[in-house]
Amino acid sequence: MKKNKKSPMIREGVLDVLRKYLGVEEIPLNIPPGKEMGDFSSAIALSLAKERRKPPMEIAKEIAGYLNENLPPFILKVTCTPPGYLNFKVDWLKVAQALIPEILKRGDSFGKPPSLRKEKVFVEHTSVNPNKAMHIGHLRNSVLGDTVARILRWLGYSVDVCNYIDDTGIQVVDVVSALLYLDPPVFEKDTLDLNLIWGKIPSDEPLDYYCWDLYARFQEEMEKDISLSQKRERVLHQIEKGVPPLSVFAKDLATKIVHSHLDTVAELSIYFDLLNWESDIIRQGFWNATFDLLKEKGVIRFEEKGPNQGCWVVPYGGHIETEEGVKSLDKVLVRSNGSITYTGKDIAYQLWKFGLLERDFLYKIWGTQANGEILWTTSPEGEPASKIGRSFGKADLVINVIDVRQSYPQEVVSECLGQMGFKKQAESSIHLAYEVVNLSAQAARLLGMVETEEKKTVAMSGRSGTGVKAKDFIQLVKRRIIEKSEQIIEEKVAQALAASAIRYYLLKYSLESQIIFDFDEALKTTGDTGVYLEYAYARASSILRKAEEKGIGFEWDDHCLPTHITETERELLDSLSQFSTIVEKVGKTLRVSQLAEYAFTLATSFTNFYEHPDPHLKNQTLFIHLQDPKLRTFRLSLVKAFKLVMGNTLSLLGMSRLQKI
RNA sequence: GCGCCUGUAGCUCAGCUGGAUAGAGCUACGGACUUCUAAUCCGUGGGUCGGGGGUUCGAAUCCCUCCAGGCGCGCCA
Repeated sequence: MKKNKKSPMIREGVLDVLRKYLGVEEIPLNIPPGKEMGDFSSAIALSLAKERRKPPMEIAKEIAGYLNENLPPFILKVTCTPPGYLNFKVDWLKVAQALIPEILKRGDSFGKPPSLRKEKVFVEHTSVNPNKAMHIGHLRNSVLGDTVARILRWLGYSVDVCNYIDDTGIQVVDVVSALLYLDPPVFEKDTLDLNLIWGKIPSDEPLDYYCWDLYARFQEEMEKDISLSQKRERVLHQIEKGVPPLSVFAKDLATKIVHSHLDTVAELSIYFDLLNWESDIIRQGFWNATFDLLKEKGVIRFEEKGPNQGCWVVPYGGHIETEEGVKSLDKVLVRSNGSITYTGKDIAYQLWKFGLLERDFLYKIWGTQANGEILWTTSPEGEPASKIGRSFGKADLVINVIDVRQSYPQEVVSECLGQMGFKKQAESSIHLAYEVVNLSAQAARLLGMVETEEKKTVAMSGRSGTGVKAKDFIQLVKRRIIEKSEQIIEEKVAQALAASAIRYYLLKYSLESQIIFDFDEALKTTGDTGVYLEYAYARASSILRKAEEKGIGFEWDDHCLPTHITETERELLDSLSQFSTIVEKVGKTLRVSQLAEYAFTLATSFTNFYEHPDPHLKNQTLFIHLQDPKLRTFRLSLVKAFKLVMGNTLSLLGMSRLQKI
């Protein structure tokens, strides 16, 4: 029998044998009601009973008979129970014998696929309008995108992470207009020194915070004073056409705010490869090329009459009658005034991501990030990709992390690609849609919002300035962590714990679950939280540190295997053995909450093992105090194995590996 | 009106492709720190899985229907 070189995967081995024997692809596994029955089970015989026209028990016995003759790796025996379940008893000693040394040997790369993949993945996330501070809803996007990117990199894909900067949209125009026209000195002629305008910004308040209020205030002022929206219109045109000094001013403002956004997400260890500026999409002629292509392929048509008269549209669903009158389901790409809609630009941009446009951005270095990696940005003053020795786009798979409200336009983008003949790329356009973060009634009240009826939740809105700012939240969590700590902890540790707590909080919900942000819930430091994960890791580190201090060496060899594996040891081994399968699965489904869940399960199984290494004994003797050197070596090795796998899991979730808390 | 999503313990949520007795955390109550981290662990309490029908040997999971909530369906952004 050839020794299994890959990391021990108990269930996979069984599935392999079963699949071959039965010729069935999908074989679900379950957990039997009692541990004495087996470690896991399958109801496959019950499912097969009908088509094979045999009683399930008979089939089960047959399968069990075969399996017991041809035992899959790590399986001790296979039994069946009525009405036809197959129960698998795992040989945990064998698992320990194979798994522990494997983990210890491979360390950081345990469970990682051995070879790189050819496919290139383009992940876009964050993409916050550069006109105000980020709020916690934006953070959900960043954390999801960052975690997906980490997982895909781990799995061997080449991943480019990009942050799209919408610098020409109305939102930036609003803030620019507010700065120009709200409080004196007011911008009148093109000759006005813009330094006077910059001078209005208080030095003691961060720019993104100042703009947060200013933006909201501008919305109010516009309602009162109609002339403001006319002024805004003029600003918009100047910026769109790239007329200085306003276009330069707007770009400066956006650039400064982008810096604060990047600082904000860096607090959660989120970094990018490229900043993509919308202004560059237009400037480099992406749209013109796309427009020609769309016309050539007959994907869009010019409307001579009807509600969309004078527009270029994607015929998508014809017209419908609603209570509000006749509506067109067609998507407008070019307005009757000749301007391009978001979706239009998105199509051009999506084509570029796949390398389907004959055009490219110009690039230059933005700076070096805290993780040591260079961040690139598109720029009119940049150089072509060939000159910088790095290429972007040309992806095989594109993942756009955008909240669920954008599902319809995202669908249009992918549909257009398909209709243009890019079927494969249309299928490889993934909209990673997640539900929004809303404020609980309690949170809204704490933020001083006037109670509008008895609403259960309140949506965050930049427009009205309601929301919890990301940086405030991070500070709040940090302070809470310091408060809750029994001993004095370092600033750095508190920061790392806060980041882990927040990432975990935003990650553990399934994508289609709205997060109802509640301060009590979000500031928890006990139970199912990021802090728990870090604590388990730090605890394992401490044990190993202590062992080293006391000069207790432990070198793994097969002789230190105990005669039997305790219940908590078994649970831990089981969790450890599932690591790579989980990561692989999440890489496919992109349901990152399942990795978060795994992290918690793994941490729990370790904590249980730590508290009761031998649950049947009345008094637990812990690790370094064990008299039996063999058992001591075995358990310390298990602690080390946990530390390594937990460390890998934390890294994938973008969390620090704290050696000490 | 049409489409998508959600409804599971007092609260916040898991539950993958249908499988045996539906799980966590928080909260409440009761325990465990002179020993490598008690931000931990153990125990107790708590659920007609929104309602109803159907498919199936078997349904929280699939289908239909109703109810409740969220979102989308702009030449807005």
